[in-house]
Amino acid sequence: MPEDRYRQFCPVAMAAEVLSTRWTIVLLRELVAGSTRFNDLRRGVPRMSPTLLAKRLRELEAAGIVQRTPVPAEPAHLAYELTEAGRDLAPVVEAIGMWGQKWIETEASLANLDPGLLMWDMRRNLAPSPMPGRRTTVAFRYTDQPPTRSQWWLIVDPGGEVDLCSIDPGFEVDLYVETDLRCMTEIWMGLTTTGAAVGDERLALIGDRQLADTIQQWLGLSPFAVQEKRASR
Amino acid sequence: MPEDRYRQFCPVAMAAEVLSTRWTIVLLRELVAGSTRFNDLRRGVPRMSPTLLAKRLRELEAAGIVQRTPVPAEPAHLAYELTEAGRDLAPVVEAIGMWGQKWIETEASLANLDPGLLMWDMRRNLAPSPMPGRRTTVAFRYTDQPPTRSQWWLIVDPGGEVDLCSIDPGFEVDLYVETDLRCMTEIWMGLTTTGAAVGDERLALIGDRQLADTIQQWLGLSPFAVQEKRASR
DNA sequence: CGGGATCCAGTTCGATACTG
DNA sequence: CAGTATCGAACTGGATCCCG
Repeated sequence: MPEDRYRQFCPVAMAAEVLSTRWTIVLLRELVAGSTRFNDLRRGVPRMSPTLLAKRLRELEAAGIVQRTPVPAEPAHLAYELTEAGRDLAPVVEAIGMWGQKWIETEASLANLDPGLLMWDMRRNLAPSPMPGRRTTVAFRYTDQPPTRSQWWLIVDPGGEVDLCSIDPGFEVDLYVETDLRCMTEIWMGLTTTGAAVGDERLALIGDRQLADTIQQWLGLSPFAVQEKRASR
Repeated sequence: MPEDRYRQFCPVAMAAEVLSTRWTIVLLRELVAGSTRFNDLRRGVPRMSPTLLAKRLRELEAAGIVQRTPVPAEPAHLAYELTEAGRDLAPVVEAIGMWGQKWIETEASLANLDPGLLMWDMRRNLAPSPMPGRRTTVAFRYTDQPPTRSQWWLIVDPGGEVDLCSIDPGFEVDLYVETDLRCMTEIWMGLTTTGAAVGDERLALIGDRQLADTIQQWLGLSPFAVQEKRASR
């Protein structure tokens, strides 16, 4: 730990010593969003090396932001949970995200498309009311992606839990969503809507009519989609 | 410039690429507080090398957060001003500072005392109503500091402008403030008050009675002093 | 004094491989 | 699943110098 890099008593500087190391803010976003397991966190920060992730988690623990607790069901496995101080960082993460949504140029963001990350994010907010008594399966196909990254399944069980698969779970599919990755990402970020995308024939919905017609309701968007963009396109 | 270190379309990650490099948040605090000149910025981030400051300013300019404009009075000199996007970062800096004030342990902050930085911060918010028709001079003496860092003068001219000197300007002093650096810093951060410090004989006020009696009014505090501390002492 | 540029040494990070 | 180990590349800080 660098300890006192800034050596300023100012609260901004003291906080920044913990928060503004590489990856820390992105990791916090994942923790604030609710991930607690090491490998769940990795899915949210796939380009961060596991070494650095482990190191950052230790630093956040030392700073009183994260506590590691044993998982009740599976001993010898750990969960990383935010402390009260950690949960109090939600306004910081939100302020940064809102600024980013408002001022980062669209093209710069869309240069970083990633289907795994998009699906992992969508999994969190997605909530189609499941068919009575059984699960609902929505299959996504990204027409512009290589085979291993093009097909994804989101499975909502009757209890409302959402699972993400990148290999066919074999369940009957209630709705197929076909589009390109950029279009789906634009929808998720609130830059366009499913209706507009269907109208432009960039998005096709095949299957259960009820599900298709209500998609804009049950397909959760990014928490920052509500912030209007100001940056130039 | 590292360009895309995170490669995530998420607005938090895109914003963090600009904001969470070393020194950037602390520098932004100084810009948000109003400093615009290179050497004024240096006084707010004295431990940052001029090389790195120049580099960060170029990066912030490229990110659309800062614009460099010629100083009207002195051509060939530059001012670094926040753009609209830059001013919009004020809530981010404020959220970080509020979190720091609430959760950083007092002793950790007070391990980073710095009289120059404290005086530079105090200069911004200080506003004793000047004596009619002439300037007001307040002299600070830190009894625990080495000679070159122990004496400071704040001079408020009739127009309300505040100047900071570390060498005797030779003006008649209206009020002497004598204390140790830790005590003055605690007052500035809202951890104690001038009244309590005078009562404990940690702070002495010598000179104009009116100025001494109203010090808690005209001595501005840190913008984060309003946030109650929760961290353990 | 304002506004940097250069050079060098020390850290930190990223990529990849590997383990209990 | 939950991490370590390793090594080169990139970043950072400090000192020094420069120029108008």
